[in-house]
This record gives sequence, structure tokens and C-alpha cells, in this order.
Amino acid sequence: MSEASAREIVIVAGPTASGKSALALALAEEFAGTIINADSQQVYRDLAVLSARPGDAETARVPHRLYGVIDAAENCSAGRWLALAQAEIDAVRAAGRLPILAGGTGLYLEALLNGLAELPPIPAAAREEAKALYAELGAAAFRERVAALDPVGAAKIAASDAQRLTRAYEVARATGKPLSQWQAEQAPNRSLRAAAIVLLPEREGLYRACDARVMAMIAQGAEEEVRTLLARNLPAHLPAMKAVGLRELGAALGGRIPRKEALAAMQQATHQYAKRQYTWFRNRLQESEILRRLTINKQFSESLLPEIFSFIRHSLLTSRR
RNA sequence: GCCCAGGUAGCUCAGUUGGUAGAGCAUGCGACUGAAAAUCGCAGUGUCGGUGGUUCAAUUCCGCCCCUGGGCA
Repeated sequence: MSEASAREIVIVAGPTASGKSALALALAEEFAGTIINADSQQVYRDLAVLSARPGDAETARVPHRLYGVIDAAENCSAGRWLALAQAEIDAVRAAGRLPILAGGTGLYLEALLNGLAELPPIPAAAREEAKALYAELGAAAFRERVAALDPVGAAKIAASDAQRLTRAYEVARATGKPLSQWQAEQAPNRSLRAAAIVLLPEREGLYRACDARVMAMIAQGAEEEVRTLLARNLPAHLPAMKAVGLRELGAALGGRIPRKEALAAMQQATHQYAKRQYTWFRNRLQESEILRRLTINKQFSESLLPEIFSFIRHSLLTSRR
């Protein structure tokens, strides 16, 4: 495949509250772009405030895709998002605009760049079976059972990591082929060419921004949003039910803990989440044949735009305004 | 003022029949292939309230003092 035919995209990544959305907006206005969500929680309709989804003011200025498009009763996944995102990238390019992927879910961006194993759909019953067996056998014995089905995969998973262990089990059982083998057979995505801006602000300032964001969410009606979502009585295992702040605010609304304590716990959980993202983006999304990367160790601000615009112009083949 | 219970890691606490101590959480670092705002791994830290005594050795036993909580006056 020639480089000229590769699909060019821009990626805006970084931990929560680092300024990704504002940067994506500025890029979209400069380069006639459309912003495509790469965040696992912003896809859910029910989580407008809690996921800090762009609001009307932003979506009026620039087209936004894949925000609030899935009901909380359903579950998104890396695979489902990838299919949606690829379709959006094609549509945006067909419309002559630049796709700008913005979001904090490292796995999704990694899947977009490196591809994902092409697995057939795994029936829900396989996961139920895996979970039940894990509960019955306990961690160590279950891990041995997984090792019998997928020795290569099991060797890389800790016995305490129930989630990955049950995943390996369900895939091997449902497809008759070990997950590690599916993964080994996948091919990387060579049809993209990406320029990534990664925001990694100094930690203390980032945490202060996280704290301020939590308070802003409260001011925007986070508690009402939580009350409404909890009233649906959805199963706790759904991804949307794992949003940071949902459990904390829910506990306060239910009178189980003082509100002040809930806010502090939510801020702490936000720090921990930001830290995990920080680790991912510091060590992943590295430069490659298809990826140019610009790391910025600051909170986003307009004064950074000239440097960023220049980076984009030099990284992408197609000349843009 | 008297009585009782406490004072050990950033927090909540365990423990040492006397040989300078540990869990959980927090924090830091890391991993990460369809739950990823998920899930998991590793690591550090302490004048063991102060002071005097007994002892080869005291965070541990004894005295006094300080602080906190509760009770009685």
C-alpha cells in the first residue's frame, strides 16, 4: 500500500482533565476536522455530565461523532467501538474532512492503530459459564483449567486477575481456539497514518484540575444524572455502571455516606483513573511507521496551538489549510 | 480532680510471652488485545507519644509527664 492512499487521522490523547476536548476543538476549527470520540464512557447516552461529554456549545461549533450513542443498558467494547470508529473515519474522510480522534481510552486507540484479533462473536453464555466456574473452583484451580485450554495465554495472566482469566476461558471454549492464538494471527493496521498529540501535564496540576472538574460536574447536575441512571436498576456489571463517581454519588444519595465524603472519594477515584491513563499514554502509542507523536508536558492552553498546528502540518502528507 | 480505655506507616488498626514491627486503604511505579473510567502486579515509608528506671538489650516491663476519647465528680 502506498503512503499516499493511507487514511490520515489526528489523535488527541491524555489523562482526564488534561484539556483534550478543548484541543480537539481548536484542531477541528483549524483543519476542517470532525471530532470522533475515543472514550469508553462518553459513548453512553446516560453519562453526559459524569463522563464530561462535550456539550451543545461545542457540538454546535464542530461536528462530533460517537458521543452519547449507546444506551447504558448495552455494553460497548473495544471491538464494537473499533467498528463504529472505522466507519466514522471513512465517512468523515469521504466528506472531505479530517478525522480527529479524541479520548482517554488507551485500549481503543491502540486497537485502532494496531488492530484487534478478528474473533467471532462470543455468546454471553460462555462468559456466564466462565464466571460460574471461576467462583466454583477458586483462582488457582481455575487458572489451571485455563492453562489446559490456552497455556501460552495463561502463563501471562496472574491467578488473581479474574477478568482476563475468564476472558481467556470464554474465548477458548466458544471458539475452540486459544485467545493467544487469535491474537498472534492478527495483522496490524497499515492503512492509517496518524499524528498524535499526547497531553501529559505535571501531576500536581493535573490532580487540581481533576478536583475542579468533579466540583464542576456537581454544579452541572451530576447527582441528578446519577439518580436517574440508578433508577433504571441496571445490572452492576455493565460498563456504564462503572463510571467514576457513580458509586460514590450513589452512596451519598442513598444516605450511606456523607455527601462531603462522597465528593472526596470521587476526587480520589478520578486521580487514580488519571494515573492509570498517564501510565498508558506515557508508555504506549509510541512512534511507528504509521504514527508520529508529539508529547506535551503541560495542561492544554491556546498558547500551545502554533507548535501543535505546525506538528500536524509536518506530520500529515496531505496539505491542509 | 478521680477512674477507665487509648496514643505504632499519610489514615484505620494488628503485633512483639523483651532481641528496633505488619495488614488493609492511601501514595508511587508498572502491566494491559472485545468489561479498559475495567482488571491486575510490584515498591517505599515508621525517632512504635515524651522522659526516667530495670535489663546485655525496652516499641514491649515499671514510674512520672503530655495528648485524645469516655465515665464519675
